[in-house]
Amino acid sequence: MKGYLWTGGDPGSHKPVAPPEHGRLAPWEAIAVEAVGNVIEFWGFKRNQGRVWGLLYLRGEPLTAGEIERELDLSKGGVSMLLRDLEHWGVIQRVRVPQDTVWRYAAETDLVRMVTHVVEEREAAFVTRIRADLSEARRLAEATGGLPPERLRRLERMAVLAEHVERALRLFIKTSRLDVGGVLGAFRDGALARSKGER
Amino acid sequence: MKGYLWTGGDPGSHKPVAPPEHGRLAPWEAIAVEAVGNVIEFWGFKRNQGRVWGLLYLRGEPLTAGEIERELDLSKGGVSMLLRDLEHWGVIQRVRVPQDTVWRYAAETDLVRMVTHVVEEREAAFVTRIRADLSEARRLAEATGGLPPERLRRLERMAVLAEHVERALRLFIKTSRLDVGGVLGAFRDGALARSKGER
DNA sequence: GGTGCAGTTCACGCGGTCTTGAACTATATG
DNA sequence: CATATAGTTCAAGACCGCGTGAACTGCACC
Repeated sequence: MKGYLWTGGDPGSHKPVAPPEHGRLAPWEAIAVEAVGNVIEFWGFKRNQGRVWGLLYLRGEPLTAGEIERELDLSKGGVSMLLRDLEHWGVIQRVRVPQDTVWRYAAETDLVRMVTHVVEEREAAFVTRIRADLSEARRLAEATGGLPPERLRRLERMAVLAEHVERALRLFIKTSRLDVGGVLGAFRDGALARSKGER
Repeated sequence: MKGYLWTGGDPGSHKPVAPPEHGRLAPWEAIAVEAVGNVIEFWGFKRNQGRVWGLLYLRGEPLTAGEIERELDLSKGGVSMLLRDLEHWGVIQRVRVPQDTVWRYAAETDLVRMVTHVVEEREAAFVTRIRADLSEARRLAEATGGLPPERLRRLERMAVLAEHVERALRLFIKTSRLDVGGVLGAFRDGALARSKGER
């Protein structure tokens, strides 16, 4: 997460900002792919994870690692790792086309799963940890004698605060999943399912 | 935002992980301060911004830049910049104690404001931009002749997706502000108000 | 077995961010 | 005015994550 804040703003610019030279991507594809990359980076992932997913999603039919490599101008190794991550999160699928020997990758329709999933991960790995830390601090503080009671109260408030932020976060995850999930549900049918079976 | 994800996990560890040598911070303070630092970093800010805010909040009474510098073991320049940021976001307040010449800084109670505020910023600076990009892509795509209609449909879905994530985000901001804000409302009264006036 | 290609792993280097520390400004004090 | 202390700014450097590219594995086909 970078300088998205107020710092050094120049909000009016937004040039179409020609995306870096893409292999043979159509301009509109390039823009869209880049947009996904930005969103994804914004959410705390690697931008290239987003770009790969975006490409796969736009194309509909499964691509090989080599194709991705060419289209997005990435290195072999890089693509391999990115695909591993995405597959691990369940946002792409590795498919073997019948008479063919290479692996192909297809986008799962719910990018949302990616976001929610990892937001959940982060939460699990983190919020609980924070809680532990705060209660530890509280334990220590209580053990220490002669502290002004207001200071303890401040600590407690802090813990309460943390819990409420956590609650809000959970809520967010839940709503975003339902909301967006519902919309996608209406979509997931056509081209993707077909393209998987064809060829 | 870093490696909070699954990668290289070792979820069971969580050693109390002695926070870096603090000036004269009580251990429990150190832990709490560090916790806030982590949360804040997690949300995409600088960890030290969180630590400073945490310290000020815990102490209740306004501190000078020098004290912060010592307690958190930061550089003069760094503290200056951190304080500027925090003040700019309205999460701390610069106060001048009557017979004294130096500035002191006190934590505003709503850390939430920090989060929501910047989440809003990010949204403004970003989501709108993404939307613009996607519709631009769509324009280009439509201008291009002879595209399979499903590919266009995918692009449209993408835009819809973006919009729904956006909606969920907005909702999140709103709820989190109400939720946590309400809780804080119940608190903002005692010690802080008092400590501001005293001395 | 050998050749070639798909795929994985990993040490290194680039690029970006954060912090430092020194130079500088501002403001009070003798 | 000289001196000291609070506060700001900024270039230089530390630091860290990411992607690269080369070495390696695995597998198919000859």
